[in-house]
Amino acid sequence: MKKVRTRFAPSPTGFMHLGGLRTALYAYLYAKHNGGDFILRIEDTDQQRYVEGAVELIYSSLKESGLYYDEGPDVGGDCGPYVQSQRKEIYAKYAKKLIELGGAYYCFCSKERLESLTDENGNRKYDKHCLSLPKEEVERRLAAGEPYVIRQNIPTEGTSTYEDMIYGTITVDNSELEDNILIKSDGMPTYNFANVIDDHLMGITHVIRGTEYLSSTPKYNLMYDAFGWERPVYIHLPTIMKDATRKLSKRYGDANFDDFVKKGYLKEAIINYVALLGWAPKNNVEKMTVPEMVELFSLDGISKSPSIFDEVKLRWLNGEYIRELSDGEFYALAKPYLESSDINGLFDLEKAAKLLHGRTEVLGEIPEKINWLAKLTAYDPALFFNKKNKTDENFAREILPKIKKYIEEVPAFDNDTLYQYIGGKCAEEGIKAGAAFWIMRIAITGQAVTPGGATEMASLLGREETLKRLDFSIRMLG
RNA sequence: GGCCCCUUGGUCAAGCGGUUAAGACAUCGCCCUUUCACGGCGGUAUCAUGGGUUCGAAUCCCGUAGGGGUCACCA
Repeated sequence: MKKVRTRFAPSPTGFMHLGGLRTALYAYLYAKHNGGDFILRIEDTDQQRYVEGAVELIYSSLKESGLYYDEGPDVGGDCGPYVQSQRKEIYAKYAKKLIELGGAYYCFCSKERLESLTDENGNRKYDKHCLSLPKEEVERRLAAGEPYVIRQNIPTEGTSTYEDMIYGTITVDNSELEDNILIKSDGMPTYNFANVIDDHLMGITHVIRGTEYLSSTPKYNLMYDAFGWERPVYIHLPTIMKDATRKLSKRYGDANFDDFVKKGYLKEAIINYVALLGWAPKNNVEKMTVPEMVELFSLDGISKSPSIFDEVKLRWLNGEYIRELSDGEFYALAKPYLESSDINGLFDLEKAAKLLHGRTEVLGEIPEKINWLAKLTAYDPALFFNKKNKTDENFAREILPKIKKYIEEVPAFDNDTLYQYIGGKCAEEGIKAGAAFWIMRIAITGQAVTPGGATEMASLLGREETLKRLDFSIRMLG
């Protein structure tokens, strides 16, 4: 049995899109599950679309996601170069060979002539005009340095069929296929040609890519056949959607790996969530590491229909990963966000992180979760009302001076001491502890929802600030 | 428009001719609780549609509708 080799072949046109990341993931998982190799190839034959820095971003995104490739531009390998722009001569050589085999031909048609072929629907199909050029004329025009392209010669009749591992048998009429350009006038190959040559030369056994290639694959097979090469196994993947009718794409907002990292999603959570879009493991477990996915991956868990990207579920999964962290790990990750919040310089950030740990789903939301804590301003006294603890504004007015006294007296200001001390005092005086804590929490925060209980908030604020806020609330209630 | 493909709750999805049609997110309710969250328990909600085939169809076939992809010197 031949060793499985898969590849991820992105164009360096910008950020790492989540759709691309998933394609890379599945290619990686398939290879590794079968003990094979995963290869990275950069498809940069369109210099117009090339974006500076995009290649480095591809390297880093892949590695940060845990997708380590066995061969690639920056890691080497026996089938290089792994960058298409460096393989120009190779394509030229095979293009010439394909012409000799009758699978391709030179074309000198002008842009104007091509445009004149457009039909009423705005579609156009090349009419094989240059296929019938006499050999001598071709030679002469080539020698004269006339610009040319090389086109694939596709039969006008019959059908082409292949088996896709996900979609089953795909059959297309050859008449639906166009004589696409294989080599552009600048000498660079198009995807249509380069992917076939490279996949063969690099020994790719399983081609894993998006469904946009489902119906053009027969064209590639025609080339494999013409060269006498073995066709690879095809695995086409459904699209990831933004909603029922729109594809998840740059046009519709941040669908890039980097954007989500910046928003405060953990890399593990992103890759985990993306894996679940279009694939379900046999055991139905949802939270998985990449090595666990390698173990569980199988093609029959891949669905045929597009799936909608749901950030709400990503949030949940991210929360799961965050809760799994130790307080120390969480603090390290949360620190930059805490430092950019309004409490920076006012309170102990590590203490704040501890409170936030179990209540944070996305790191980027940390500032908005605690900014209000920086300063206590007038709030609605109705917040003192709590049905269960039977508290209200009047009760607050009555009990707040007592709480203030406890705060002044308490021997230490850590959460445990505060909790024990105030709880004990309440018991002595016959006050329900829950009620006292509710009042105290509102009085020192002015918020209905806080990232911790009364004593937790107090210990974060410190004695001095707690007393100041208690005074503020007492004054406010009059 | 031609061609190719797809269609199970709001979303991700199990299912592979006989199931009370899993599970997860979301949502709702209850419990726990010094708030919120976490956690626990429970509820609502799905086979696009019309015909077949079959003793029996979410599962197989055909049509219809809806959706996606593709028709470049982009990949």
